[in-house]
Amino acid sequence: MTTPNRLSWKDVRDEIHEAILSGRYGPGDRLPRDADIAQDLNCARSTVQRAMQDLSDSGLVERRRKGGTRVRSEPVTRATLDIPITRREVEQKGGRYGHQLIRRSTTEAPRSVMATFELTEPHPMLRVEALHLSDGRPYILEDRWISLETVPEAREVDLTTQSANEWLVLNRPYNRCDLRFYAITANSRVADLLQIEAGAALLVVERTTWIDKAPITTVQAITTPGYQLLTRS
Amino acid sequence: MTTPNRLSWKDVRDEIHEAILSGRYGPGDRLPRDADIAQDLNCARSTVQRAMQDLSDSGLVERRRKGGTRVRSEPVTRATLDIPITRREVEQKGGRYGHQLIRRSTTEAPRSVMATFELTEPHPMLRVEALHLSDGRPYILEDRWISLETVPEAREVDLTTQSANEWLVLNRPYNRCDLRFYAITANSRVADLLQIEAGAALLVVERTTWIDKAPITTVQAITTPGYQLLTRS
DNA sequence: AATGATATTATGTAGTTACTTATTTTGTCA
DNA sequence: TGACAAAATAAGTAACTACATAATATCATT
Repeated sequence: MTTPNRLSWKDVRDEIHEAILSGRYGPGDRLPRDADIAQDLNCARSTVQRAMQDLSDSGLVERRRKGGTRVRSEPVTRATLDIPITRREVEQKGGRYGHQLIRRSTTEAPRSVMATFELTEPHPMLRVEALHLSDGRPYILEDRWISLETVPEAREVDLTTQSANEWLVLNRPYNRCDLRFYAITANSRVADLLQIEAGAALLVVERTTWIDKAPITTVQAITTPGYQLLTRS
Repeated sequence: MTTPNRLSWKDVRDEIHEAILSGRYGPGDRLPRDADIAQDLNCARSTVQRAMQDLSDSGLVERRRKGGTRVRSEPVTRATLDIPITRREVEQKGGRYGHQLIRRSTTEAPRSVMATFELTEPHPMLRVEALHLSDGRPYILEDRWISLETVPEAREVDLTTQSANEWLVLNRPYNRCDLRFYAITANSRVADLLQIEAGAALLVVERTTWIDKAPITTVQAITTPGYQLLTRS
């Protein structure tokens, strides 16, 4: 036999997807119960369940116990982004990676940082400004705050040989990560450091990580002109 | 009994996650096989499998048949973004939604659009420029190209009552979606339409969708100053 | 020593059963 | 009629089994 006549969960998923796309089920409509679909397609409920899981993950349907499965009435575009460590990103683009520590200081978290971490108490932090380089040219400027309460050993780390980005990712895995993207205009200091003209539009990737409830780090990565962030193919 | 002493796959996942975080397994290390972990934790292999699936999805480990499971040596930050239809986004922020058709024309796809769609042949397209409004003020400016080969009925749709964004999402589901984010400087035309000063830094969200191999639409959504894109909580 | 067939191994997938849990529906009592 | 308890329902989770598949290792053959 050339084709296995057992249905894979992907077949089932595509079948259901197709049924939704074709309009057989419209936004807000309730789909048959898993068990019925299984019977219709002549497969096990677990297979339907796996398919539905995927459709639910990708935002096409919503499932609730007892409520059943329904097509999302307000569809969303759901996308997954992979953000590698900067060294890797540069190397993957064929560049020679380098980095440069600009400033390093110990202070209390300012209000803005306390706000991103949802902190109410004062919190000791290490602030690190560094430049990532590709082939010797500025690539990303990062302004980072590291919680010295959660990561006390950060005081002792030599951030000239290894970037804080890399050290943290390898040594301080996180539980929760918030990202935000926005555009800023390069002020004279940023323009100076990135060796561009002031006034350029720059994409900023802000990342904040926690382990359980404890803040680890928040970083504002200011990219250079022309930088684009792509979704995972 | 207050606690069920059966392990859920989430327990198993957290257990393994913890083992990796604690350094018991470092980047690149191979984990024991599912069956062994199952025996260790006294649960079924399927439970371990479910846990591993999740860890693999979130980018912490890599799994290969026969090769086993290993901790990713080059960790990535993996994030999921939800991009709702613009009307919904405005309404959810408490604004009153409106939209305005600026221009609508039929032409061949220019080179840049052919490139995003990975097309080699000339392709008839509908170009739609529209403004999304929140409380009557400009919110997002979209410059959209719709494939008339894949979506011929787009010719007939009244895009003044319903935005192309909404019409397409509801009527033309897609299979594949590429997103890219970058920053631009507002030129005088964009500034004019968005009622801002020229030179402002703006976040652009570019989205291209296909059904199977057939192009549906590509849109450049130019946001207003201060716009931020957040990951899904 | 190179090559190619074969066995081994670890994950991937499907089926079945059993039980859990969240939610709605129904029914009873005040 | 309204409030609350009980039943019913549909998805969620777990266990166990069986087989598929991909990658690797082994071994025989030339």
